[in-house]
Amino acid sequence: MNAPLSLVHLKTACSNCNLRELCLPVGMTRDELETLDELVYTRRRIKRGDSLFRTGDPFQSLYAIRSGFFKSRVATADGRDQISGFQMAGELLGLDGIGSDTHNCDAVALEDSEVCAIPYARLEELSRSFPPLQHHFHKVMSREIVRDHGVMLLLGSMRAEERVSAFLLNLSQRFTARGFSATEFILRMTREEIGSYLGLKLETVSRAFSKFHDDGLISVQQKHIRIVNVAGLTKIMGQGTSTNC
Amino acid sequence: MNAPLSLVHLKTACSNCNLRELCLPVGMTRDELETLDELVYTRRRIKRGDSLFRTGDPFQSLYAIRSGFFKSRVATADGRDQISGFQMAGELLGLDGIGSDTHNCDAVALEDSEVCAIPYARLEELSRSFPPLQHHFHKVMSREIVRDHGVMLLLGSMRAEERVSAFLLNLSQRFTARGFSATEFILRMTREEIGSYLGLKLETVSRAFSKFHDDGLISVQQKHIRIVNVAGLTKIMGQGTSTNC
DNA sequence: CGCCGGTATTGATCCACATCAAGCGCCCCA
DNA sequence: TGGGGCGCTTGATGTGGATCAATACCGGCG
Repeated sequence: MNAPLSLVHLKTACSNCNLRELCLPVGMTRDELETLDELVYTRRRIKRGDSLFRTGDPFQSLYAIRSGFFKSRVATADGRDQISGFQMAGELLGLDGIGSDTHNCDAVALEDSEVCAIPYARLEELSRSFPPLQHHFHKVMSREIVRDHGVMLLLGSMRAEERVSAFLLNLSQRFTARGFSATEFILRMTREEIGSYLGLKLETVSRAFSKFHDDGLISVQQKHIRIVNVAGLTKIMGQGTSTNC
Repeated sequence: MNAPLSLVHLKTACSNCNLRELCLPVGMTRDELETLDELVYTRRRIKRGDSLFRTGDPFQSLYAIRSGFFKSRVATADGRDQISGFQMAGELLGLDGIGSDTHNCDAVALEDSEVCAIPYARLEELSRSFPPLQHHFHKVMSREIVRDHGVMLLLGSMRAEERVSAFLLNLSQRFTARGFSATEFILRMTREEIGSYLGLKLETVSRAFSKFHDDGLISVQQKHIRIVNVAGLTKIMGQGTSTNC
């Protein structure tokens, strides 16, 4: 009677998750991982287009993405909104909710996805008795801050083509870290969503893609992207007028 | 022989700091505060123009600003940089360093300032045995993420005058929270630094100030700002074309 | 007191991206 | 298999803010 139970258990356990090198358990030993298993016991499926949570929802849990792809959207009082990030497998959603006990953005699935719910109160509790978890969690939050600063830099000081190339290279890196091709992938988001994230209009994003295509840096067919010349793309990013140094 | 010692001690103790309503100790009881006192024992003075830390410095401590004013600056590999924030008394510096054990921005004093150094290892340790501290620290990090998302929204979707008015209103709020005038203050930063933060050129910032002045919303004389019409300034912010909703 | 360098204002011009507009292609679903 | 619609591309035009430039201000120092 025990075997099937533990088999079921394995399926949701961090210790058996192939994302453990990217997700919360990073750098933990086998033994330590098993401590984590008791934290993550709820999985949730989100269909493409549905929200995992919305602005104003009470904050209860963080969510580790097991599979799929999300966008986070923030909005102002006057109805303006913007994509604040795209999240993929192994990344954490909901950190913005801790400060106010309320979610401060919408998390929307861009494809059918699956997440592990991490009850936040349990995470705090467990991380008190388990320093590596505590430390790693702090690192995750800190890295989110650093990432946001990077986006601010992009939004504040890069021109359109630089932003788009930075975006593609960033996606490429993250796919690589997950064992996918660095040079060939499918965009899960529309041009408009990319534009929103990059502070550009969809036409500008489209034109940048076309330009890169014409210049032989990438090949684009709708959502299918192939990076042909990484070095060339990288060079685009360094072409700021840099008059404001 | 004890009295003078404890007097000295009082000066650096959180329990006696008049910023405790803004800083790490928020919401803690008198008793709890005394636990915190053992955490914060080093003060450091930073002269105007000097750095508290720089990108690449090993990360050891967080810093709570006791008095003064800072800017945080992030830079790209290719020499571009941007102000990622302005920090005042009661705010925490250095959160970006946790993720990589290395500071990821420069913190530069815009006036002679004083900070309390909080050894990060001690903070982790203490927060394990002291849940309210742990929880509040998480909130502080989370709020920084939310703040950054707000800046991203500003950079990605607001026009110049909206950004400048948002900036002034934000400063005003933060001064208010510290018991200073909401309507009259001295800017600690140059037009260029404001521009860098807002993703604008210094001339554009200057023109926005002049425009607001002409429209009777504020009065500007160099760094001296007086907000004459808060409602008017607030209305500026809501005037986005909002075509991208 | 007057000079000097950094900071701010203001005007004229330019340009990158937004906006407006038209047509196309792909995917979904009947 | 065919139609409808959303998403994408591409072109023409407009414009907000950058850039260039000149002048004014202000605080510090000889």
